[in-house]
Amino acid sequence: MSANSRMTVAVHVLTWMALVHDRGRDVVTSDQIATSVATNPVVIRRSLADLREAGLVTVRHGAGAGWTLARAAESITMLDVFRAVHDEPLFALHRGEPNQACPIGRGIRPALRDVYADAEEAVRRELARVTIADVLRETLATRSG
Amino acid sequence: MSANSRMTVAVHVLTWMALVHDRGRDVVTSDQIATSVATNPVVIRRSLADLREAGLVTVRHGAGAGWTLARAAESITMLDVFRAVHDEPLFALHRGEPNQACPIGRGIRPALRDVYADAEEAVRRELARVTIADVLRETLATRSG
DNA sequence: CTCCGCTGCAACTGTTATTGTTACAGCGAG
DNA sequence: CTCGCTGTAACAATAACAGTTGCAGCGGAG
Repeated sequence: MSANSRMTVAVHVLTWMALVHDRGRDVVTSDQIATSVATNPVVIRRSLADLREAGLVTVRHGAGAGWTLARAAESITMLDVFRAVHDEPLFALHRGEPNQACPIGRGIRPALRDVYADAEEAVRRELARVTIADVLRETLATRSG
Repeated sequence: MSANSRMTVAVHVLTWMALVHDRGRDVVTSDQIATSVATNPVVIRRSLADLREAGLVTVRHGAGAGWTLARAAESITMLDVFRAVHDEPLFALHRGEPNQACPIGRGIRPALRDVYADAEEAVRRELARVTIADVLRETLATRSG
């Protein structure tokens, strides 16, 4: 079911920015982040664009351009990131419309929407409990990955 | 993120079987189910194969072949279905390996694995609370879909 | 013991999402 | 003005799915 790693990349980006911030540097480039994630800078910029729209990072143009965390890492939760990168629901309904002549085909989508909404809400509650600062701490506590 | 509708199709299949069972018919064919879902019988058989492996349905071959619910709809939870159709985790980690020379790249995957595992566990708990019988009831309670 | 309807499964196509990549215009501090 | 970086479009490669066709195999009904 899980398809993309946008969530993972976005968290990686923010965690890296939080580490660099702790080390005294505040403005970083997509190129530098791309080195840590081991991917293309454009991929990082796409991720950063999502995070900027969500108000989690700010960008500066021109010479000396780059990105900065808009908030303290302690105040950015995984839920914030989830909201920033997620357009699609976690569970997809039917691709095509079920048979409306059948009582199941007619009524199952609203029924499933409710169940799926509850499940997603549970995920959101769980993600809200973890901040980027938490992830950074856990990340640095790990010896090998 | 959500990619496939396997979960939705599987629940639809079971709910339809539960309804038909309530109406006195116990053995049904993939063709009949496909009519309700409005898709190809092979798609349904692929779904039923997952459900059979999980022990939720049984199959009979030869003349008068078809499928039967292996358990009462009241005892089949959405979690059972989730387990039957899900191989991939809900949240994917990096596609490629992050830069191991970077402390974030080295430690973030185990850290994220933990967070994601907690989130998935929350989903499982929520799905475990709903049975196919519940879904059937809600489905029939809906006027339009 | 043959027939026939259904399952099991492999193979192929069309579609779509995502990632990675190249290319280039635009911005603005120095 | 210059230069480094952003913003974004465009494109290729990959992968997952849904849908479809075709056919072998099973086994009760007759």
